[in-house]
Amino acid sequence: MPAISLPDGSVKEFENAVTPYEVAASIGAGLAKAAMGAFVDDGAWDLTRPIETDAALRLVTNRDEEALELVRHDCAHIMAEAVLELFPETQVTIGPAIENGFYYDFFRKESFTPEDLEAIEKRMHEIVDRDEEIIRGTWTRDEAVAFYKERNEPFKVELVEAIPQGETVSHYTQGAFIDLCRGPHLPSTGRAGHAFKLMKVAGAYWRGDSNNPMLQRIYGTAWLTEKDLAAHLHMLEEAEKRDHRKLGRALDFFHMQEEATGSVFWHPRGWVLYREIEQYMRRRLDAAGYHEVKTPQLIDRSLWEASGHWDKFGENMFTAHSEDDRTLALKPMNCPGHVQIYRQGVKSYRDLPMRMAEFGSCHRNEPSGALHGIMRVRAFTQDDAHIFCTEDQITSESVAFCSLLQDIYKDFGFSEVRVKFSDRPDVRAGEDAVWDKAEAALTDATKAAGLETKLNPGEGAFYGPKLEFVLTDAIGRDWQCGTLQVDFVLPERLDAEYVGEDGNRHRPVMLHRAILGSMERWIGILIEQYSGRMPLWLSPVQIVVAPITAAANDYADAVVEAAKDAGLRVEIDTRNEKIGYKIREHSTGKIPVIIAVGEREAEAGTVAIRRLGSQDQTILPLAQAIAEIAEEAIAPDLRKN
RNA sequence: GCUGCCGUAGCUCAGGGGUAGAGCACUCCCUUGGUAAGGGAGAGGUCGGGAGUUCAAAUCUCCCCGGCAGCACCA
Repeated sequence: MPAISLPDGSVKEFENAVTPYEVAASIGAGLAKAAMGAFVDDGAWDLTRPIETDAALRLVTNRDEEALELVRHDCAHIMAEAVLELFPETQVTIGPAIENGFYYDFFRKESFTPEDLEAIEKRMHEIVDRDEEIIRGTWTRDEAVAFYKERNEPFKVELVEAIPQGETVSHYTQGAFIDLCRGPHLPSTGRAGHAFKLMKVAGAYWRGDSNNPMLQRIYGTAWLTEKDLAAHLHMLEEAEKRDHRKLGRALDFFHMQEEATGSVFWHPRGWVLYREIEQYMRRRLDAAGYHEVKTPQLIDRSLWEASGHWDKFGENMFTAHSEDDRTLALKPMNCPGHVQIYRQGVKSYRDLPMRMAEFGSCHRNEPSGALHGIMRVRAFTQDDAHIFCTEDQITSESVAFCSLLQDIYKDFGFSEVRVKFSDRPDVRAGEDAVWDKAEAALTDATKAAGLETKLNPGEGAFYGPKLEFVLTDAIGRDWQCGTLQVDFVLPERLDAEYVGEDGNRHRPVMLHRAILGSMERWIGILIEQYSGRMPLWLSPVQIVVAPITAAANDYADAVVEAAKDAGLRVEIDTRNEKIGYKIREHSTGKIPVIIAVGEREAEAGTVAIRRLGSQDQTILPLAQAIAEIAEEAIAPDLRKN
C-alpha cells in the first residue's frame, strides 16, 4: 500500500502499485494530460511505470525542462526505429539526448545521403502519428547478451557485456523496435510531437575511440513546440552571420590560403585590432609585475627531449635541419625557453615569485581536421607567462592570476566565463601529496577569486591540475582560452632551482598561465561575440568622415585632422557617391562612428554624427564631438586610472 | 588523422560531355546628391592541381591539395 508524497507536502495513499500517470489522474484530468514523465525519489521514472513502495513523486509536465530531455531522447529512439524500417541492415548503437536535440549512432556500410535523411525524417513523423505505445521491460544481463547475440548485434553485445553479471537491465519497445535503454521514456511516440528536424550526418568513432570503427551519427534538433523549433533554426541562421571566418573576410581583417594552411595573413585592419589587444595586455602584465621576454623560434631537439615534449608531442612538432646535422624544432610552446632564462645565474628565494611573460609565437602541426578558421591554427601567438614561485606562493599567485583574468575578460565584454577544473589524471607524474597540495591551492584560488568551477575529472595535465577558462562561439561551440596550470615536473626535468632561506637548493614551482590563450583564437571569439561591431577602443577604423558634396571636402579634411590629433583612427570617404550610399557602405563595414559633413556643417563648424546601429544623427560642434569620441575610445584599463 | 559533403570571376552562387553565366564589388563616363544601394558603359575566369576515359572534359573516373560539418586530437 504505497504512500506517495507530492512536492506540495501532501501524501496520497494507494491500495496497490500505482503509476505516476494514475497519481496525476487522481489529482486532475488536466494534470494527467500534461504529464510527460516523473521523478520518483529523485530518480527519473516513466509515467507508466508502477511505483510499488512509499515514495516521493514529482511529475514532469510539458512546462518542465526535463520534459524536453524526454522528448529528445524519444526522438532518438523514433529515429532509430525509422532507420531500421527503411534500412533494415543497419545496426543501432547508442542514441542520447543532447543540448538542443539528440543523435543516434548507426553502423551501416553505405553512407546515409541527404535524401536518406529526408526519408528518415518523414518516417519519424509517421511513427509519431502512429502513436505507438512505449513499453518498459527488463532483462537479466545474460538475457540481454543472448538477445543481441542472436540478432548479431556486436555493438549492443559489447554494451551489455560491460554491465556487471546479475544486474537487471531495462529495455523499451515501441512498435517492432526494441532498444536497450536506461530510460525513462514518454508513454507513447505520439507524445514526442513533431517539433524536430534532422540536421546532419557525420562520422563518430564507436565509444569515442579513434581505434574503433567509425559509425554514422545522425544529429537532430527537437523542441516542445514548433515555435521553439522555428526559433532555434532562426537563431542558427543568425549565428552563421557572426562567423568570424565570414566577418574576417568581409571586414578585411585577415585571410588564409592553401600555401600556408592553418596560418593567418593579417591585413592592416586586423593587425590594428591585434596590436590594440597586445598593447592592452602588455600594459596589464606590466602593471601586474610580469617581465616580458622573447625566446628563440628554433631550438635543438635535445631541449624538447629533456622537457618531455619530444616524446609526447614530437609528431606534432615542425622541425628544421641545420648544416651541422642537428634537428631543430620550431617551438610549440614557450615553457622550456623560459626555464632557460630562469636558469641564467643563481636564483634566490628573494627573486620569487618571478613572473616571465612572452607573446610567444608557437607552431604546432595540428591534425588537419582540427583546423578551424583562426580559432584553431598551426601558427599562433600565446599570451603566455610562467610564474616561478615557492610552494607557499602557489595560492596567492593563483588568486592574483584569477582576478587579473576576470578583470581582463570584463574589459573585453565577457562577464560570463565558464571554468573547468581538471584534476589528476590516472597516468601522472609527482607524488600524491604534491597533487593534494596543488589541487588544494587551485581550489583555494578559484574560491578566493569568486569563480565557480565545473569538475573535469582526470583531465589535468600529466604534470599538474589545471583550470580552463572556456568561452563559447556564435553557434555554441566551446573554446578554451585562459588556463592556469600548476607544474612540479618541468622544473625538475629542466633543473630549475633557487637558494632558499636555509641556504639549500630547492625546486621552484612553475605556474603556466595564459589569459587570452592565443591571440588568434581570442580575436576570433571577439569577432563572433560582437558580430564584428567592435567596441570603439578596439575598432580598427573608429571614424569615417563622409563629405556630402565635394564642396565640403576641405572641411572634411579639417575634421580628419582634428580626429587624428585626438589620437583617433579615422578615414575619409571623398568618393563621388551619395551620402546614403556612403552611410550604407560604412554601416555594413561596421564602422562605429560616421561623421557626415556638408556645407551646413562647414559653415557652422559642426559635425553630424551617426552611430553604428542607430538611425539618428547628433549635431555637435567639431571640438566637442571629437573630445567626446576620444574620451569614449580610451582603453578600459587606462580609463580606470 | 577518420567519415561525409564541397571547390566555377575579388565575394555570394547558378550551370553542366561541344563558344563560360548572374548579382554585388572593380574601372571609366554622366550625376554634386543631406543619412542603408542614382544612371550608363567596360574589364575580369586554364571552372583547386595532376593523371585518365573520350573526336571533344569545367562537366565522367582516379589520385593529390584545400575548405565545411561532426568525431578523434589540443603541451
